[in-house]
Amino acid sequence: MELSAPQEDYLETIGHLCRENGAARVSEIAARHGVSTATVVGALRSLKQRNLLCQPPYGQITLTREGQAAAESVMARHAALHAFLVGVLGVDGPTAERDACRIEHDVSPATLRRLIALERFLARGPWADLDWRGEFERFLATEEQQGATG
Amino acid sequence: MELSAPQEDYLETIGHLCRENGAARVSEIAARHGVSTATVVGALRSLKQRNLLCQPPYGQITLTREGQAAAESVMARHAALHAFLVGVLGVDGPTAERDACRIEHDVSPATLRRLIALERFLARGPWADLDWRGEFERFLATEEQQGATG
DNA sequence: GTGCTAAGTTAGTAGGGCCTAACTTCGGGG
DNA sequence: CCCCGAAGTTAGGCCCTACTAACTTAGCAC
Repeated sequence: MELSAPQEDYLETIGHLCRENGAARVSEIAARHGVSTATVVGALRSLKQRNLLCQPPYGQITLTREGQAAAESVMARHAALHAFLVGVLGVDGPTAERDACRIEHDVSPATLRRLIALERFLARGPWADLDWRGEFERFLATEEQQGATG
Repeated sequence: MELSAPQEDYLETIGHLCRENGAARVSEIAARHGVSTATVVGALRSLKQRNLLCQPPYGQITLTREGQAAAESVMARHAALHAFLVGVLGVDGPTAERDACRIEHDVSPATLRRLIALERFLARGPWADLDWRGEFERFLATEEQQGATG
């Protein structure tokens, strides 16, 4: 079975917390997701059954090797999407963050690969100096004017 | 309450069926989603409670004005994403279809607006002739070679 | 070492999505 | 006209997500 979107989200958060503090806590995960601790406990149960993390009763949460890999996969997708949204589409930070959090669960490997490549190609390659960004923003502004008028 | 992803999917399919045939049938919706008719009946119940569609017992399904608007919103998001995936990222048809089907439920209005604009800007504007597509594909091929080697 | 508080856990509720199995209804062919 | 098959519906079950409320445990303060 594949992981559900919430399961991937929790795993991702645990990955971040492990990086920051060496381990994660139920209350911290719950706080970051705006969810009750009971909900997190339930989610952890199935992640444990899948051998993605370890947690002694009432103790700290750490990722197994397998869980670490899964968490990093989600984090990588998230980072790639975020970079694309900001660096290519020019979406503002908070919106990019929210969208990346949701889309990361759905995007196929093929599309992700192209998305990463396009970001490198357009936003960091030789084209980055070509001011296509500026021209695009002007194009957007014009469209919005038309939308407001028509 | 907002619609869930499956609810939006069913609504979208009903929208297409209404366009094609003037009305939708439970069996046809179920077939297109690879799901049992019982599942569709359950989903229709909540969509009816939300006043998005009408269906006399054992009868044909039609959208209310409100349901029509909701269905068109989903279809528009889908179409925009598909056009972007194919026209800008160069993703193949079936993959673009699958990704659009999933991402359409998650993308924010702000991001969608920019995505549509970038597609128009890059794939249909003056830049369309500039062979950035060709250069991007070559860039992609190079990257893949490096990935396979490293 | 005794409590108190914060953290974690469990139980029970609610709703959604999916299934199968059993049923009702509809509509056309004999 | 009757009956059969196809379409729709209902009932019941399973799993997931989330909640609140009640509980246990852990760890620090005194």
